[in-house]
Amino acid sequence: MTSQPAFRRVEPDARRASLIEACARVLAREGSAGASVRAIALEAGVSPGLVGHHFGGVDALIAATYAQVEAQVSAALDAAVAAAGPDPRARLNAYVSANLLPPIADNALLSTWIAFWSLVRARPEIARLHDEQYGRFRAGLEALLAEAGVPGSALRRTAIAATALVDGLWLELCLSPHTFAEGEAASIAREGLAGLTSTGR
Amino acid sequence: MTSQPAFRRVEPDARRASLIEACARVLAREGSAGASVRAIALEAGVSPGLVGHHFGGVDALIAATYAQVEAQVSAALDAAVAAAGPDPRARLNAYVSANLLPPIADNALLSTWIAFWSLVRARPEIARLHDEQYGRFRAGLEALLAEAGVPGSALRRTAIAATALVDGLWLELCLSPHTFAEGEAASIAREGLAGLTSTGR
DNA sequence: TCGCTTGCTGAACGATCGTATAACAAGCTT
DNA sequence: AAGCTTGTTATACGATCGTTCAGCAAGCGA
Repeated sequence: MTSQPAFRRVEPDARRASLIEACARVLAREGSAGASVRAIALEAGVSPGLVGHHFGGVDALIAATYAQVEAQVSAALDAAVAAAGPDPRARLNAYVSANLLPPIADNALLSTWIAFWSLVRARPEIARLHDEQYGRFRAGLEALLAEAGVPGSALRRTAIAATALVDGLWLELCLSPHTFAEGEAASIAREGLAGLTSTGR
Repeated sequence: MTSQPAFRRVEPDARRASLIEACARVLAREGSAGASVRAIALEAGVSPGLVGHHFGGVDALIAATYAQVEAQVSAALDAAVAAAGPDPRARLNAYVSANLLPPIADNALLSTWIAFWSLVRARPEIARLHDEQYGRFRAGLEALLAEAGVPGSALRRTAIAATALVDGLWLELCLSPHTFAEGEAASIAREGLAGLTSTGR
């Protein structure tokens, strides 16, 4: 009778990734209030001490989770733009509406994102990450708007409005999912973007 | 030498109102994570036991605070519409842009509001209040859109988009206030609303 | 001025929080 | 097969959480 090992040793990078994924799941399920060291460790199937060992503290783990989720979203948007072909208008539409379609418009991912929003005010590190992320998203949007022919004078305001539209639809999609039919949020975003850019003055 | 009273007895309703205001301030300053019974009681200048005495528990106090903040916002919007005169377009603009102007566009109020968003997923009572509030806001918006000539077939989608625009601008205004100049968020909302309604198909 | 109602206090409870650390053991190296 | 590195566990610590409740006292009515 060979006794199986009580636990498995894993490379630090892989373990860190596993903890980040568990943290995202807990944030999605229970919000920022429920993202305790013990809850995350239980979700990852490890002992609570591992969080401190690999990240130094739970705050750093949450920040790393933010960075990871952001990278995931950013990559999906880039892929959507690349798949949209050469037409500037199609690329712009893809960048915006990809935010409201799978795999981004996933309830768990959006819940995680809202949890991050709620941490911005209280945690300077999260605020820094948010500012960077928000700046990157708007910069990408402004570039695509410029390609699509929006005049430079309207670029900034249009990008802010479109970003707000996307964030607001995220919020509604996550907090009141029963409001939308399948894919409706994306089509509302596309239509709204057309309106925002048509009055570009 | 007359010793002053160690505390003042206050009517239950007045004390409840005072605790609600303190709760809103704490939610704004520290987010939902910092809204502990002790922090709220300290903010209100009373003993922690009073929260349980007047509300039964901290969850009920937070829910009552949501209801109070919502009533405050709703009243301000109604007042803005009433002050806008009879022109349907002006009334619609007032309803939307009042969300981004004082006294609604206050950093503390918006921070409180984001804290509520973060509680929707985890607390059924907050979710119920959110659904009611969201429904009321959108109903009011749809009525004004109809007055302003938006066709019935586009009413729902336009109202969803405009609500998203307002929520998204709230978010940016609160989390990245340095993005905006004075009153800029309101003007972006007004301009965006014009775009959303111009393409009404 | 006295008594009574009741708003209010403050201590105590068990649960859970984040973190630190000593002991353990998985699994590669030799 | 023995040794060694180090990823992992389990425990303990102090702080803080929400809630409870016995008793104090503010201030009105008699």
